[in-house]
Amino acid sequence: MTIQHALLGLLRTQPLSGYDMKKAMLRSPLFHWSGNNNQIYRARAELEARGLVEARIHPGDAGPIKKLYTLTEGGLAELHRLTRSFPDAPELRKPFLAQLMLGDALTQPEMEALLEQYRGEVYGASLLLPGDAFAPDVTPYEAAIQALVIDNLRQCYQAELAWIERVREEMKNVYL
Amino acid sequence: MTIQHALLGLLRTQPLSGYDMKKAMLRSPLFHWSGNNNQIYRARAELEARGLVEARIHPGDAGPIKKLYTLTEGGLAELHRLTRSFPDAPELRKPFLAQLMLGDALTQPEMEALLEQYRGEVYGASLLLPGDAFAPDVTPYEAAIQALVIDNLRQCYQAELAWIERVREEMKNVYL
DNA sequence: ACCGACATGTAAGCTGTTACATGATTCC
DNA sequence: GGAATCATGTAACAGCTTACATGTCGGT
Repeated sequence: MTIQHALLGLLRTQPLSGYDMKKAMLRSPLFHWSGNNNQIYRARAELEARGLVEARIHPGDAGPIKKLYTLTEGGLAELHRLTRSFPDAPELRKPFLAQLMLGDALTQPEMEALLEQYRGEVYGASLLLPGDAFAPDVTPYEAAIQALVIDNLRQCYQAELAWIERVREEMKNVYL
Repeated sequence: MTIQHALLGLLRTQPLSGYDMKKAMLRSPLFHWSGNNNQIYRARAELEARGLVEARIHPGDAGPIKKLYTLTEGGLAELHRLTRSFPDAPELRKPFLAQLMLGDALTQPEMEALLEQYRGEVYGASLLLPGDAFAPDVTPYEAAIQALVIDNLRQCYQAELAWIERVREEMKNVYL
């Protein structure tokens, strides 16, 4: 899954401008890319050079000059191929685990404070997930996939919050 | 959590050579860094420049020339500070979710094949986790932390495998 | 008139990866 | 003698981030 793959995927359902792609990257928890201009514009340029996307300029419309990109035949074929390509393993980056594991021993109040801060971080992240029916006019297939994907992420955050409670409980025994 | 933070943490309990650090990075699921030389040697050099670690060369011993690094007073203080610093939110990179969500519609056999491949990837990753008591001579505090951290990761993989089964079930209804 | 959102792009620098280069020791 | 592991380092490149630079449009 490269950023180019992600951009092709975004263009599958509707044409987008570079700015739209940037917003989608920033909003969606599905993408780990920062959504900064440089990266998106370079990836977009390369897709264009490979003939996978095409720009249609809309100068006549009200609003600033805007380039709307659409998939070409080649782009659709490439997306088809990528959709069926070998799936990447999930990558779980949990720096807090390393922080606990590699650090020196915390006192009970210090541990309490850290856990509470972490709970806040995780809870905050969970709130950024889109609610259930976030796209109305989709096929049953797409609706099912969307529900399952959101569910996957929601469960991850739920499990993390439950783990924090478990740490609180377990550490009580350690601190006497 | 930077790579420098991680290296300080690794040196808390025992002195290590650069090669040891590299192996630790490669083995442990706690670190998302690749463990390549360039990165570790640069980070190590900077820690040395900041006076947080010290090298003691062991040329007399049998074996190739080896630099063993230890934490200085400053290094210990920095680790103490980092251990209590604001925890980073977990970062969940699950490219497979994007692959499903952004791709075109899969037939049932295609979906089956992808899920089976993904299950293999996830299961493989789960096998790399260390078993329970992987460090014998530790304090009750350290033992508790280690158990909780491993448990966190194990649960993540377990939940992912359960989710895959759920996708299989749910998609049955979609495919009729 | 100003501010925030929309919109496109570039420059500089930092981080990370792959590959290269060298050499010692241990085991077969 | 050859291969695997231990051990340290460098070079070239790819990827990512922060900041800069420019301009439009709509609302207050």
